[in-house]
Amino acid sequence: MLEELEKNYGYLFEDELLDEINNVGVFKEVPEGYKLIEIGDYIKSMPLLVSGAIKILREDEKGDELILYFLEKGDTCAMTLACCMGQTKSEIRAITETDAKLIMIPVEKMGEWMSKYKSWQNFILQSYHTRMLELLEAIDTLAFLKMDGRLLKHLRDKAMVNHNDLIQVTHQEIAHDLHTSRVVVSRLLKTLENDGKIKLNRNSIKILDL
DNA sequence: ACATTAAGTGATT
DNA sequence: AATCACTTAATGT
Repeated sequence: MLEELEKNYGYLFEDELLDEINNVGVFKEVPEGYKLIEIGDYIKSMPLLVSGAIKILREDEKGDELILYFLEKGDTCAMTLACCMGQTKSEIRAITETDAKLIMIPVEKMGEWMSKYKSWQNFILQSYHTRMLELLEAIDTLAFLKMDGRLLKHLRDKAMVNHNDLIQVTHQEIAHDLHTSRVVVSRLLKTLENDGKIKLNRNSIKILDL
């Protein structure tokens, strides 16, 4: 675990902190599609993402889902931060988008490290900030972009977190993530294909020009 | 060969 | 942009 730590966080944290994380953290490897956090959960440890990607979803009363944003390596979940300190329930659901490696840090260490390590404090504040920006972006996307724009952004994001411009997904799944119907997704994808921006296949989409 | 699932399409609201 | 109803195409058994 130490190697993984140093590779991904070595430049961020001082050696003593890396040591502590190594001692107290629990390494966890999870497959794609694994539900890390469910809405209403109390969070008992905060995850540091080492590799892979996680998608963060919001859900309404009727159980309809909507993607907020993706997390990548080096990120941590802002919701977790708030939950750990305030002992409140999670407002979001987190599902691994790809296979992922995580280091779980017990909640108690959060506050302790905040005052003890400057780099940790910076990391947490920095995380909060970038998460905030992502949220704003998500709001912009919802408020100002039509479905075609949202779809395009989603494809881009998805290609990015997977480090692959061949996205393995069905129209149905995209529709679910964006909270729309499959027919709409199919139609919009079709027009994108006609514009030469993507190539459609069964169960996958190839990004050509974004 | 048949059933199942994914994707395409016209019409309607 | 959503929904319906239907078609076509790909894939699994």
